[in-house]
Amino acid sequence: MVQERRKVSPGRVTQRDIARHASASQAAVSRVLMKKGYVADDVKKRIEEAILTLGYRPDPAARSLISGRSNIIAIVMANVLNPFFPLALDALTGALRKRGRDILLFNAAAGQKIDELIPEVLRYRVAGIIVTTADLTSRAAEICNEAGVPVVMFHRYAELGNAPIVACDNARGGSDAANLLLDAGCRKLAYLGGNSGSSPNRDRRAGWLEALAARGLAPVATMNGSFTYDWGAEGVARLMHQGSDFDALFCGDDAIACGAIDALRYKFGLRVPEDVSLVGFDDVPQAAWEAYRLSTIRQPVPEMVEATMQLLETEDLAPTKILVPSQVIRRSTVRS
Amino acid sequence: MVQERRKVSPGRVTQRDIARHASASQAAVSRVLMKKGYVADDVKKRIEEAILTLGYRPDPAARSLISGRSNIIAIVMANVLNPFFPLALDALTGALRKRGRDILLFNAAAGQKIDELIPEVLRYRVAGIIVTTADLTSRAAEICNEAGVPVVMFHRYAELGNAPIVACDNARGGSDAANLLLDAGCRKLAYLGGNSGSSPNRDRRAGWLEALAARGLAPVATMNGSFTYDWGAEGVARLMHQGSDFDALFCGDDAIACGAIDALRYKFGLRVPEDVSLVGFDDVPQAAWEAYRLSTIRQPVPEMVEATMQLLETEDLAPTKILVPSQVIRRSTVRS
DNA sequence: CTGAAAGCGCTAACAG
DNA sequence: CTGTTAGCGCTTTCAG
Repeated sequence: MVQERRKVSPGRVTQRDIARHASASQAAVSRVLMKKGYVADDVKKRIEEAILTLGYRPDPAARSLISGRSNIIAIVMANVLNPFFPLALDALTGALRKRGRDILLFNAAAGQKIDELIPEVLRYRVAGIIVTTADLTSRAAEICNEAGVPVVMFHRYAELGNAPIVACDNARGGSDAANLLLDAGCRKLAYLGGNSGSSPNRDRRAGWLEALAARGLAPVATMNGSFTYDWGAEGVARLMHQGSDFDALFCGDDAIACGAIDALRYKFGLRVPEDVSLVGFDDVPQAAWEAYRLSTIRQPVPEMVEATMQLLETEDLAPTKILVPSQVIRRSTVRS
Repeated sequence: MVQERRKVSPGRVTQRDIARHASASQAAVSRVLMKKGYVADDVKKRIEEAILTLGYRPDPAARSLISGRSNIIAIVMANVLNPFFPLALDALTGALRKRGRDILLFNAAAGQKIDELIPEVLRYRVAGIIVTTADLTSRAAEICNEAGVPVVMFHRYAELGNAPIVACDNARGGSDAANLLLDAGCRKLAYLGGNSGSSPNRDRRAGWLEALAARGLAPVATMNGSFTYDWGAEGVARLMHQGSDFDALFCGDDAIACGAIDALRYKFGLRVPEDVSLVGFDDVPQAAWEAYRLSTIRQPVPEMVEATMQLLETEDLAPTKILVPSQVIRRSTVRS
């Protein structure tokens, strides 16, 4: 039997096809698909069978055209090359897929304002947006609000934005890092931070500073750079060249910590942790590598992702800030 | 002035809106947008102005519904956690964005057949698919063919698939690795591979074996595992426990190599490169870290991405195989 | 050159 | 319970 096919979308099975196959109306098909409205049991069964045998797949374009919503969640990011990113992306994509959502990925080019990306994203009538970079302005968040699209800031956030935030409790983590070092007997602590403007850097540093202050101590030095291995190495070099006297380093993240350790060991011949103790942040896979065995503060990625999913589901776009507790991971870079 | 808005898609600027604003027909608007068909210069100008002032953005859903094609390229992957992945993803997303493409990301769950993912992807009438996992069967490739959707296998590929392939010249890289080791005087070489079924593993191993044979040598041992740090460490342990006598290791990728180095050094007290020399593959950022200074074979990611873009543009879906030459990166894990 | 008109595949009223 | 009907925003004939 020759299958009739229309010019556009050849071989595509539509609701009309399955309606014909099941001797029902196309509207009925839509109803069973939507699980909405009434349809007789026998008709329903015929339709469901036809769907299976014909291999029907709903067309997301048509669907979102009429409903004004797609099944897509957009992920907007800019920090692909940081080792924390794959962890987050893997968890995020897994959770999203489990919920049947598809993912549109927007990797903001270096220096590109994410604000410019937002309208682009909105064109797709996405069901939600996950932003993992800081530079979302309140204006952009507002636009999403008006469009009724939930936005959640994941990991990083902008203070100005009124979008809900999910992050690890960086301040608490910073304070944990300080105490870990302090409890080990370190007294001359320095902070080797990442991008100065970013919320994780700010919060980690603040928490660390606070814990130091609580014990009546001031930092030997604090400096910001970027969340990279190279900066970790360079930061240590700067500290050394300016003659800072430190016996412990709290690093903005694990990449920085690895760079710092290597510089300490291979460039300056110092021992870790005997000469200087060191705590990182994130607990990326490399932190567990034998060459480092980095003591660090783990970001609770699964919990953060879970909270994000929750927020995305809720219609209520109230500006909340969910801080998931981090976890101290003791390895071998803090003297004992 | 009260803006009239329809119930669905509130605040959305449509072609009708801009047509009204420019006193033209909606069809004319479409024509200038499509750069297709005639439209008087003055009308055109009015329309273009209206587009700007009203901030019109085409609706991808409507567009792809009618045209049967979206502006989306799907990236299907499964290996997010391998350190090579961020490199590839960053380059891919950058190149795609530069060409104005949007990206739908499908992260195949562990063990999930990518074949099952393909129909899901096709629903979106994507303009192309980039597959970075091996398990695409020829059947799935065929389906894409029928749908007129170009597929390119990036990095990994299945022999059966008839989709064009872009990969680094892994065999040549493997042979380069062998020669690097051989030229340094190593004679007892072993291969510590990744996933046995994967094309990169097969080709790297084959090229390496061939280069050994060309010099009349046989490998001390070859074993496959997975492309992970942990396997690298475990592989070395196995080699040691089974009493293999080797003075050089060619590792399936850099992650394996790092694991191997650490096991060699910290578990077995051996020196790298004095006791055993070692070459990796990929040249991920970690390979350059001071703790490793890994000599490796760099995958030419930018060139691979460029070739992929090219293939995606061409309508011709002939099964080609583009092998981009790799590059030997000499660092400090091969004795001299 | 231009506007009117016909759908793309689907959801959601709306009358039977 | 059901089919018919009206679009969603857009591209593309097709007559003017």
